[in-house]
Amino acid sequence: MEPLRPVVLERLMRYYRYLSEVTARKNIDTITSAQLGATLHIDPTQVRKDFGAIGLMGISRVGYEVCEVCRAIRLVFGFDRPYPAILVGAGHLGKALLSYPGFVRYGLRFIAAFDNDPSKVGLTEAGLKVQGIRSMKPFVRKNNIKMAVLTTPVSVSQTITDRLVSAGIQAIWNFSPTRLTVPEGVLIRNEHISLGLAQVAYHLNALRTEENGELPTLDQPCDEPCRPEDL
Amino acid sequence: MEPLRPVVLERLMRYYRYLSEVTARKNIDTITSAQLGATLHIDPTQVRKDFGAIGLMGISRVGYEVCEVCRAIRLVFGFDRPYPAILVGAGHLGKALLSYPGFVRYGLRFIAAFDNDPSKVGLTEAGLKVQGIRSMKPFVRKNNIKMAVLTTPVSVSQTITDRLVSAGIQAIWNFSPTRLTVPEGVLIRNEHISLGLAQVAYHLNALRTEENGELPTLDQPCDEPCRPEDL
DNA sequence: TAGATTGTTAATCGATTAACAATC
DNA sequence: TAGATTGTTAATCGATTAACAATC
Repeated sequence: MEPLRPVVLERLMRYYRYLSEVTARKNIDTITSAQLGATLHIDPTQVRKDFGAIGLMGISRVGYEVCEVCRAIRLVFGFDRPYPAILVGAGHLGKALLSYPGFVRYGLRFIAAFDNDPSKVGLTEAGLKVQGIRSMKPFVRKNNIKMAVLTTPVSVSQTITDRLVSAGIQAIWNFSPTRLTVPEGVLIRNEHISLGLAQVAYHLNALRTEENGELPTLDQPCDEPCRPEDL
Repeated sequence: MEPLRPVVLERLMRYYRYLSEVTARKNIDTITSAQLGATLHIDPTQVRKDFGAIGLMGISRVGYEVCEVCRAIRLVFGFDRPYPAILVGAGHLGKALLSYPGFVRYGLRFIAAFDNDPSKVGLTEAGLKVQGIRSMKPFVRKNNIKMAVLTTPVSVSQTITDRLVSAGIQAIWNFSPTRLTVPEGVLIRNEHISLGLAQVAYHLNALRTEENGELPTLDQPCDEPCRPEDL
């Protein structure tokens, strides 16, 4: 079967989140593509196509069985087949991710955390003892870990990534604001939250510009150095 | 001027991040659309269109002045006009965001943090004293705050949002995994990290399915209840 | 001048939406 | 049966890429 494109996966998640939420409250057995589409602002045809793409068959004049839909989506993502993962980088964000109880619903289970900082090694975060970075590679190999979550500083992210890949990691969920280079077949999912911030900033800036008028366009030569980014 | 679409803003951020990074290292004055496109895997025509859309003029046979590009992008997003913001929800994620030093580069400055939990109120996080949620509305009004970052549990997010909006908030950066309803004109940017996790899960699941073969398709009736989500 | 690069118009591609026959 | 809903094909829309004249 043709792999599903990211945009489809994203809609599947929206269906899933809504349907599992709504069925927890009300007792709904079936839902039509029109109902679902209206709630989520997705075209009903799109809903039917997405469901068709994961092998779901609707019932004429009735719609889709909510429970079947949820089951099919869980099967597509493998939410019911948990996969162990490690966290690399036990900073604020790393700790936040470690202690998030919601991930287990999506099959993610942290079984180890690593950090380079000696002051962090040995501490227990969310029930896991933070290990030194040198234990990482043997640990991944020994336990046949396929997934890593990366919250390291930009400066070390590529080095860590190379080590992870050589140890057999196949997917990296990257919160470090840099583009990682990996061999074919290894999946990188970048979570660059600064992109989201930029969208908000743009909106706010547009509002301010409306109110206060354009900033004076600077016609002086551009001598101000571009500032290096680390987010 | 026509507002820039999110996909354009996203590319602008990629240019910006790369250019400010590269100019911090090497001494590069100009860059061509072909060079930039090759590095970022973006079509050179696209680069030229994006630059044109923010009023940048290239130099024939030379390319674009890096410094001018960076300045134009900063102007579009308003990175040089800082905006005060508040954080609502001082949990792990909230604290991680508060203490992130990189945001200030994008104009974001936290000036207050609020939480409902009495055990958190009064604590100091990243230099800010966490205030009770009842102080939030008057604070926003008094200080004319336009932006809020939301890291509250799903159950209270909509209520908080309503209060924020009625206090005059115009943009919400939402890390709470729920869809918020707001009046026309208020911007919500959702940061649903579980979407990213799902993409990774899909990839890993596809790999496992290749190796182990398809899971047996369950032909039993679907009696397992769909689990409510809170991520 | 010749050649490289921009800016812009035209062509392609892919994703979304509309239309409608098939179904129960 | 009549009517509502699915599944699928066709049409539209928007975004990306190709082509090329204008520029220095």
